[in-house]
Amino acid sequence: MAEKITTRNADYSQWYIDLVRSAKLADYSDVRGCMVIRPNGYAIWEKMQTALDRMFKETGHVNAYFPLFIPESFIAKEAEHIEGFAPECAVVTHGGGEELAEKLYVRPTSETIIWSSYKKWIQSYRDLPILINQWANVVRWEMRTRLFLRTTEFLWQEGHTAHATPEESQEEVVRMINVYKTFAENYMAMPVIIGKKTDSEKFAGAVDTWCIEAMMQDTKALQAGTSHNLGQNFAKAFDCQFQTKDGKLDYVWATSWGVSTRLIGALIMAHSDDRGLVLPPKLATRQVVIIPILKGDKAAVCEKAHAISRTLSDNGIPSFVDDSEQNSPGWKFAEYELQGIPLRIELGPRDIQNGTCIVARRDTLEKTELALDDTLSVTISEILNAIQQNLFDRALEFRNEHTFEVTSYSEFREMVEKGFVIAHWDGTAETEAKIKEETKATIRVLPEEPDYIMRYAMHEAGTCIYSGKPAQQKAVFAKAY
RNA sequence: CGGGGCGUGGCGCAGUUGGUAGCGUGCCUGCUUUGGGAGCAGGAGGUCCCGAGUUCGAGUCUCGGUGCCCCGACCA
Repeated sequence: MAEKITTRNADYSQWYIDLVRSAKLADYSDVRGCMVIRPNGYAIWEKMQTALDRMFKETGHVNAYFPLFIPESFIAKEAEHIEGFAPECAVVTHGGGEELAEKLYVRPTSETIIWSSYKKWIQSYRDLPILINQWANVVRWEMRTRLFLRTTEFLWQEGHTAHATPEESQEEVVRMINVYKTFAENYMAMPVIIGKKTDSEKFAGAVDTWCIEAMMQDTKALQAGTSHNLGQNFAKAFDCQFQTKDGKLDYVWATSWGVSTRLIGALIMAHSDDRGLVLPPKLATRQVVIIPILKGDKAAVCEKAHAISRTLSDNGIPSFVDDSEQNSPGWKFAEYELQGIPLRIELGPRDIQNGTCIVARRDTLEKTELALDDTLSVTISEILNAIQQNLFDRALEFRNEHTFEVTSYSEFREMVEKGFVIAHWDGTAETEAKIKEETKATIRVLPEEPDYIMRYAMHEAGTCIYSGKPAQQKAVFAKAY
């Protein structure tokens, strides 16, 4: 019978796991904490890669590849970096049957191995900037894992850039976080807030960490991408200096930025429902499924279904026909809803007689009757655009409805259970830590968005919600993944 | 690393006071079906996580091990 998934209301966490597994996105592997990304899941990642890679190229970046193994001494060169990452690294001690003279870390991120190369490549300001990205896997030995959201090994891209001036590197950091925002909103249909992390939440070794923060359907926050201003920290650690135009020596200015397969988890939790995955059309390898109702003149129905599919594909709408007789139409409806195919066309003898077909939207589950004429492709294309837009609108409305400004700590404690809370913060790590300890909510982001997007005056001075001390700005607090 | 749970056909589970393993689903064959997870008939499929012990006899009891999942601390 049916593959039932837990409802979101019953158990959000179990719903997520059920969905990932029954939509065949990923599976547990025989290695603890590691997952198998199945074809349905990998197809989403490939769509993400294609779109992001194009955006990276358009902003002047090129791809390269650096080693998986990093000598222990490299990791150790930047003090904060090793402190942050050493505890969660896998370390290779043996190779070729012998103990290694120097241990090799399986990369948790590649700043150090890349900067050891950059040092060799950079002598003069003429060698700058370097704008390299790499698509790779990384390993972080997590204590507790969740499919896509946090696994021991995951796939990502990491951009690593080198610049002659702090202004240039700052510009790069902001440019790339905006690329991520554009991707999240235009492709994933997931609204995000750009801003900075507090010192306690930033990347180990960074001067500043910028992020995009999204809200999931359970109102928890999820960090979907980061862009780090590394200042001269790594250049100094690797003694990477260059000669400036006026003949002086200076350390190189750096950035790094990345998004990972975690985005797939974000996508799921942003849009999907109790029937399964809901995919924005722009990330769907297959946008339309055509299900012929095989009765009466089966051959004629089948032939028409394939003809429609060809027409759609010719018009740039990837579609396919499921004309197998193994499963009933009802089974197919449920199965492709589970898999998140954005649009379904039902076609039976009755429709063919009437010159119509039934079109069902995955996002709203609405069914409408469309004429089978040469306007079909255009209409379908319009509906797909409408789905893309509706998913974004719906998610943004949800976030707005679950974002609250508060002026007292008691109010804070109440509202932080219901979504994002905007409140004045005195800027100290002590206050941040206390609030986390008492409420489990953290500062997700210090927004760098215009107030009309935030819908609140973020930069007006006031009084800290917790300490009562003067506060220069407001922060977004939430419980997070 | 602490707390909890679970290891039994592919998947989900049941298995009583210990007596030689069953149900649902899936799979295979055939026929009938097909507009929201079809019906009937027949069939294949199991080192009951591993090891030791108790016993005439262990899926079941005892001890030890091991794996995974969930919750928390840590993290993208």
